[in-house]
Amino acid sequence: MPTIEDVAKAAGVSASTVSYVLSGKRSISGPTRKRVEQAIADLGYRPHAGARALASSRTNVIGLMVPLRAGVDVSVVMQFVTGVVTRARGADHDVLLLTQDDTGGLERVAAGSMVDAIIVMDVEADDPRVPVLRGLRQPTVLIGLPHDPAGLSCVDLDFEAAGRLAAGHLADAGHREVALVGPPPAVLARHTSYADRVIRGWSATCSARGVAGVVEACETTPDGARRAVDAVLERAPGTTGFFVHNEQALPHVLGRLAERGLASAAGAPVVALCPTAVATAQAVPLTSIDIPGEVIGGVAVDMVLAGLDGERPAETRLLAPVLVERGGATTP
Amino acid sequence: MPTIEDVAKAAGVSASTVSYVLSGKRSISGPTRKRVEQAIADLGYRPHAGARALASSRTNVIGLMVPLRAGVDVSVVMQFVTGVVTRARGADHDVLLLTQDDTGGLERVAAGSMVDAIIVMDVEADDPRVPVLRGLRQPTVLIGLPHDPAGLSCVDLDFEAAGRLAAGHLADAGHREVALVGPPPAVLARHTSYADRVIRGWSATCSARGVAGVVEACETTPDGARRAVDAVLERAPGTTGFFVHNEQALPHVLGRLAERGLASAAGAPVVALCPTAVATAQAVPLTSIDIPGEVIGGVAVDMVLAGLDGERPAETRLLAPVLVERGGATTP
DNA sequence: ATGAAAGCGCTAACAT
DNA sequence: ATGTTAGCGCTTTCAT
Repeated sequence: MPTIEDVAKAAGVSASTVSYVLSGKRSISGPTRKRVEQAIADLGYRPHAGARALASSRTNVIGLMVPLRAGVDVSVVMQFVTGVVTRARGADHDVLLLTQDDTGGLERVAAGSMVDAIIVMDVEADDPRVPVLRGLRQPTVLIGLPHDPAGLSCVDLDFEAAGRLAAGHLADAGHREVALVGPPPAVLARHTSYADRVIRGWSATCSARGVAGVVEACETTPDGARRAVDAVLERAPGTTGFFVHNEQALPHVLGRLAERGLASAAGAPVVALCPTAVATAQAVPLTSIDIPGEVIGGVAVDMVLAGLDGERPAETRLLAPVLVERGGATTP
Repeated sequence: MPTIEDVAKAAGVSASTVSYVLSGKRSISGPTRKRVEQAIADLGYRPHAGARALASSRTNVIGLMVPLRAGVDVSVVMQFVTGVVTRARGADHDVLLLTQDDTGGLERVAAGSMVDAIIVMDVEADDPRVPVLRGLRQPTVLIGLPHDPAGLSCVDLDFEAAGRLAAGHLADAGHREVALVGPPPAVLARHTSYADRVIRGWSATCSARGVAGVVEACETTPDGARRAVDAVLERAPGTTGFFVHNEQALPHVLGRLAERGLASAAGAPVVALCPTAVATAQAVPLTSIDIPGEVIGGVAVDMVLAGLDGERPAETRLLAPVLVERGGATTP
């Protein structure tokens, strides 16, 4: 492997000049730049990442913690990951993947200077990683919103607003009894940030609008979806409108609603909270609120890289939910 | 951040002694080791990854290229990724994630000494990354089997044997006309390694056993599955046995088979090629051949790390497929 | 069993 | 506009 010294020699300049040509941190004359670039190309030179990190305290790597827990839809998770990787590459950064949900991993990559910045996904209300993140010297961004985000930057869809939006939409359509068919029990049990927030917004607006709004967890299996729908109709037989926040169960919930005579091939009295691609892939036209995973992942990178030069105050960014009507009978 | 020098000072030894305590590359007296370990703990010392990489030419990072292409089931992909990350951490390595399907990314991380080794997923028969990989100085393992693997190590399920196994199983059960409902057209069009191999094995055994075996691509949507089943029955109306190699379409294929009277709630004349978890999540009991993604990912790590010390000959490892019968009517 | 010292390849003052 | 030089923090000979 050629070193910067080899390039310098070949171009008839000093190593620092090569370094500056690469970084653009000082002006270089046209001819010199040409010769250096030529030498780099001729030798196929690539700076040694470790040497660079040692000298500059910059790795150009972002750590991404993606816990793969029970009940999460990996295809949705991967949308966030894709957004992170794509945006990171656009900013000349690579991504180190952490999947184990341990605080040790965070400390290892941070204290070991393996990464310049850290993005954490699948945040819980009372996440044990939060205090650890506060102690790191690298900038950090959470995708999600813990109970106490003090001192930490966060970005996410405004899931609470999404809950309100869905409840409001169903109420507007004239429903007096509605139900949230939510994530799997495991997701609820650990108080996953987004799940809690959806329920909060949903319940608040249901109360405010004077509609009865039950909440039912839902396993991702066909059978789980059937049980959830049946449980709702057992508890609140007058339920006419549904809000589904569960990508994997969604088709089966729709199927069961059809079986119970609450939906038809023409449409269902349902608002879904899921990636648009999931909504449009259903057998019936479906009104939905998008979860823009790629966008959020990209914003997370922007935020965390902004924190790289110059301390900046923690900031929470919640993207406004957008409801798109897609025909379907949403009136009772 | 404390350095190795700080630790040495605190323990009253030289930096090299600290280094040797950490690496275990030479014997250290009991008391010295104790003092050093104490100092490390007291100071919360972590070696600087870049400095270490510079001095030792080892990064303890594995590059993992996971192209997220159209038609692949991300949840299956993530099983492989999980296997890689888990096994890598077990061997004290981290994973750098590359999702863009460019050869440039490989060269960047390899030539820049960001990684010790590289694992590549979603290999095509005539993959443009293959020649690039041959030129890298890092050991490489492909998950999948390109047309010409000369000089490269590969690991995968033996998909060709899986194709043979499925065809043989259906033939044994008495089917005379059978059909492979395969991956989406996009996957087939780019000659994804596993897809081609399944078809090869399937067709070979169908011929050998004298059964008619058609092959039909299948979109992942409910409608796509319906069309695929209908197309099969149009081309070969006497078809009684099916081999489904498409996780996402699987439930819809089963549904359509039931609609067409070829399957019942008790079972279907189907062999599925998919992760066992996918097979058992279906509404009917389903005979299947497992795709052990986590295992394969783990083996890939073992192989690639084995290549780290001492050149070793390229090796191709194909895991034997295992068919598990789960009731269901597989007889015609 | 331990220490001293020479790099590893790069960046960023500090020169001129 | 360019060159010189002193590290960055670690590993690993070479000594003893």
